[in-house]
Amino acid sequence: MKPNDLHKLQARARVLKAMAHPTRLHILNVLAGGECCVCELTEDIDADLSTVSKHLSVLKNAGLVKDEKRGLQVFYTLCCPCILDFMGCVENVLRSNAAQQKNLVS
Amino acid sequence: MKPNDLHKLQARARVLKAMAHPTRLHILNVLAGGECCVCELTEDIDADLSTVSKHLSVLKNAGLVKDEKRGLQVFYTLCCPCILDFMGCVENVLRSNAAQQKNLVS
DNA sequence: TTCCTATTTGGCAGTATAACCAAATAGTGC
DNA sequence: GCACTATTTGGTTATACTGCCAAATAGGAA
Repeated sequence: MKPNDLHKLQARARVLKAMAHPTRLHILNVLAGGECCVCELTEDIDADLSTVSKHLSVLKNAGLVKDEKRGLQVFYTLCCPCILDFMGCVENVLRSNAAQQKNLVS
Repeated sequence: MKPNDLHKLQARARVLKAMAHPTRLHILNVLAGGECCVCELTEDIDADLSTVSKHLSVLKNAGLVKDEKRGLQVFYTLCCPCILDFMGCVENVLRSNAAQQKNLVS
């Protein structure tokens, strides 16, 4: 593997890693419906405010979301909505896993 | 967030997490070109054999690859090649990150 | 059986993540 | 300035991941 390739792979892995958490995937889903403030996001996530805030900063550092402060609130927006298109393929993987399981059982 | 949703998100996050490593992304890239045995994969990855093997088992547990033993060798195959289509979007994210950086500097 | 090759597994040390709580910061209005 | 709300940051603990080495397993050949 060339060093140049390694850099590229590391960068990609960082983005994927940022997405690889249930809470963060949920946040991305919600943001797909339009910008949202932290307080709204916190409402339906069963976790401490500070935890949600940290998840948001992970997404932000990966460049997946942008934030904008307006008054007291901070609003987050999805940068590249295409990232959620990928979930269709992830579901394929999960479906074939489920089918596999079924075969093993029967 | 409903418990049902949580399950779905956890399952998706597991798949993403399995992809979220430079070495594993490299393996997936190579496998996109067709099945490959462990020894071939190990050649251009600068890591211990056992490390490569463990990465492969992570991918396998996530349902991203299948393995098949033939003689002494084990051949791995990509289950859902569509997972690599996603990289185009990841590159979008990275490109916009780079642009952002440039703006900050200038 | 014994040896050799290909791969996996177990164990360990170092590093990174995740969640919570408490404290800090930043607007807003009085 | 002070009080109040929204959010972030720091610190701590528990858990998970990564990479290496050494040992185990499995197939093939002598």
